[in-house]
Amino acid sequence: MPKSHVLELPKKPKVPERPSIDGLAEKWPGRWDEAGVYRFDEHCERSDVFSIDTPPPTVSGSLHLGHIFSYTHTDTIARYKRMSGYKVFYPMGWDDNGLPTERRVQSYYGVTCDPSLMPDPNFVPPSTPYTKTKSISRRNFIDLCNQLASQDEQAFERLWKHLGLSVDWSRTYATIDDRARHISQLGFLELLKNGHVYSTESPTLWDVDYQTAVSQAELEDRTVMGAYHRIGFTASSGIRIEIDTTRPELLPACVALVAHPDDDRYKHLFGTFAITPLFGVRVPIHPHPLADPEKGTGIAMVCTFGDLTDVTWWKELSLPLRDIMTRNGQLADVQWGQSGWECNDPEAATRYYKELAGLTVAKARKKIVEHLAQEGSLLSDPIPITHAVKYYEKGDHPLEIVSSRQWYIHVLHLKERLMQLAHELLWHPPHMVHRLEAWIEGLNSDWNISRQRYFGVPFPVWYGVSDDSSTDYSQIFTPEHLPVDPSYQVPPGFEESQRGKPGGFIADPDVMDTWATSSLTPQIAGGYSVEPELFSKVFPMDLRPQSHEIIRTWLFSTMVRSELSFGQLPWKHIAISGWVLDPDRKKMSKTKGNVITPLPLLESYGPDALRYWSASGRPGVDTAVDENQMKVGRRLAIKLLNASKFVLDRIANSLDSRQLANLETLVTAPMDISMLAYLAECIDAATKSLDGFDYAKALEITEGFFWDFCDDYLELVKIRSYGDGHNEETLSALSALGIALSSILRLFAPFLPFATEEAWSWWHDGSIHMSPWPETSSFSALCKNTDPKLFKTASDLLTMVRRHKSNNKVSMRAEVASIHIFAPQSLIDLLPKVEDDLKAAGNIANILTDVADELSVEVTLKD
RNA sequence: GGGCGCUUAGCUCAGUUGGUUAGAGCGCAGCCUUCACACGGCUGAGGUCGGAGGUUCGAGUCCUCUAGCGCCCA
Repeated sequence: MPKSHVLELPKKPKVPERPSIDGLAEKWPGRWDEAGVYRFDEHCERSDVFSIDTPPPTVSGSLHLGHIFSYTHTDTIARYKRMSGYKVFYPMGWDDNGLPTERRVQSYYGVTCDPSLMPDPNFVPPSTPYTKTKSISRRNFIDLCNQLASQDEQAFERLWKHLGLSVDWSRTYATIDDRARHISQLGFLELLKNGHVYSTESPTLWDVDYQTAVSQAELEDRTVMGAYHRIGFTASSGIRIEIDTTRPELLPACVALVAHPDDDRYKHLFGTFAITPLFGVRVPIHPHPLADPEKGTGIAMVCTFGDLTDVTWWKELSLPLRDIMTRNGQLADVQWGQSGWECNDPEAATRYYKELAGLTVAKARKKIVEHLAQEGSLLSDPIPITHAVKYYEKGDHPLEIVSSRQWYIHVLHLKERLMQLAHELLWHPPHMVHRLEAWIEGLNSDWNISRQRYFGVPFPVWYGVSDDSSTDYSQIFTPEHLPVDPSYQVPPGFEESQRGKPGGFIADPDVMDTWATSSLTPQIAGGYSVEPELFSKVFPMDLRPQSHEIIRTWLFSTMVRSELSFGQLPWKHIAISGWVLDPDRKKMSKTKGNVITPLPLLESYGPDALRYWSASGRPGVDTAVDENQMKVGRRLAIKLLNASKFVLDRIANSLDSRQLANLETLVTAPMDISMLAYLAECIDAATKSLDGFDYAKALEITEGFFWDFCDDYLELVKIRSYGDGHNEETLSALSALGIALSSILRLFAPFLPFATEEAWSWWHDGSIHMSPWPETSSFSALCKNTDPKLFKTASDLLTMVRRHKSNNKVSMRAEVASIHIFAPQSLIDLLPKVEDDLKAAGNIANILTDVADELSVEVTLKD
């Protein structure tokens, strides 16, 4: 535990005539900045640090309420830890690297990137988008990405500051900036050096629109319409073999047939051959356990490649490759009869195929079905089915599988270790670990980190060029200085003139998967390799907050990188936030048009109100937008100012600075002590909740106390507090009020940073956010000999009197001639200690008592 | 199909290791313009805890089955 702050002594309160929460959002952020309230001070021990690895938001998307929600959760914890004495390391990053920014630049300016163009040094982006898409060089394109991202980042920063996030803005980073590229490239080179990455030419999931490889983590299954086409093959014995396929257009890429090893229908065919229709290719028939006897006719054609099962069959059965899919999703031109494209009748095959080459998948399918029907090999009308098809999560067309050279990080052999690490992490809430378990269990491929895009971190490598001008991937050159862009820079010992020439070099044309960079946020934020001193203070991070849908991507990939680089977890705690749902509890999405933007809500309710709503969403629980809750939050913030005003006005009138510095010694009345005992309970409970990252419960506890404090305690001691500073009873009340207010403001500070800072400033010079978290030791001694039931009893009695007045439709100030209390002896014994306050609060002249089993009160109003 | 979570007042949610008449806020109704607060306050009426069965002296709280919703993964 770090050493706590010292509580600043209060000064003589100065309270505005009419406190208001309006304007606080404009007033405080600048002052916090100037005073450096949230600045991380690295001159300390590691044990004094609480470091937070916040996943940087994607800035090209629009701001939405989900940002407010989840980042507020983190902020409450950061503020609590700061007040507890920790040096809080809480930087913010922007995830501008990658495809979303590219897409935004393309539509914002009407440009597209053509890496074959030379950079135009005089290029100026248009003020309105080009009506006809303009091709620009990679360098110019990247410049635009950087410019636009930077604009978006400023908008985000304004929103965060408006919301009052206690981020150290001096440490902001972006996943595409020099530092991130440096660390990302260094990370790759270290993996290369240690044998954790490999590059290979292999079948890869490919998005034909974005023209890039896609990794397992970016996949999603979509249920779509398809159709089984029954096609007749001819076995070597001459009999017909019927197969069902949803991808008839891949028939020219058919390289085998497979059936389940135990399938009696096909057992006799294993080891023999079949001839494909139209193209006359002789393909082997193999047994394989992945062939599903229940699916279609039970025998499947293997094509290179229709889906991932094809890839498995191709690898395990050592089948040849017939690659017909181009990277833009059209059927490639092939030479029937040539090596690799052997067939019975090249002329016929060529005739059929000629009409398919250059067509998209959908058109080719239609065309080949026509051919099959004409030729008599289509054995029935297509049978419509719905089935799951793999899509890139951002894509519009089913993924194809093409063969290409890609870099992979070895992860499959890490499964067991990762599972162990998953359980070492402290999850809040704990059940979220299952998401990660399921993902690790289901891992079926190494992590492909190559992306055929532009706005990303380039692979920091060049390859040798052989004498025949082909690329020699076994010859890898690495840079001396980082970051590097190998497309514009040359490897050590080479000159630009040698680029692409035999004996020279050629750059890896790809950029890394964005996850390959964003999986390094602890290293980037903490300054791995560039600020070693800082890194040693903050890594591994104490807390990783994030939402549940990125457990399999962000959380997972960050764990992998930390394990590969440091052999340990990147964080200690993981706190999961739920989603924000629309008021009808539906997931918000742009397509549904139910996205709620935060700015108008921030304007009308104020940041404290939005934070209040956010903080009442429990950890990990999806929460519906609820403007009522925001109104409640706004009311709470106002109430806080008003209650503060009451207490501080009284104190300002009656206490001198010496008394103000020694409030604890002035509390003598049993009622006041009882209230403080109740406060102590709440402080302990709220502290315990926050230690378990349950900000929502801490808020609820604090709020409960505050309402009891206002409704009952304040009313009970109000009259007594009007006395002067020479009266012991008055001093006791004022002191207890002061102690309670100081605690209440600090308990609320993580949730309502604006209202609490405002009220705090009326009687303190320093920021409440640098003041110590309330602890009970200063007044626990006082509370030792009190009956905690005292305050509760007085509250209950006061409620009963109010009820009577309410039922009789008279004012709460209406005079009461007498009340007659029937109660157990134990309760009656307490009465003398609360009698005077009760009389004053209820405007009661006389109190009579009698012993009874059950508590009841007879109230007699004065006529 | 597998996994996880949820199902408690009209609405949004709390209910700790099973223990006395099930809690809060909002909404609603009634009342009160009291010198912190009308961007207010007080008071009150509303649930038997998705359904069925079981364990137990006792279950919203544990077990089994079941229905519905949501998410994740196939």
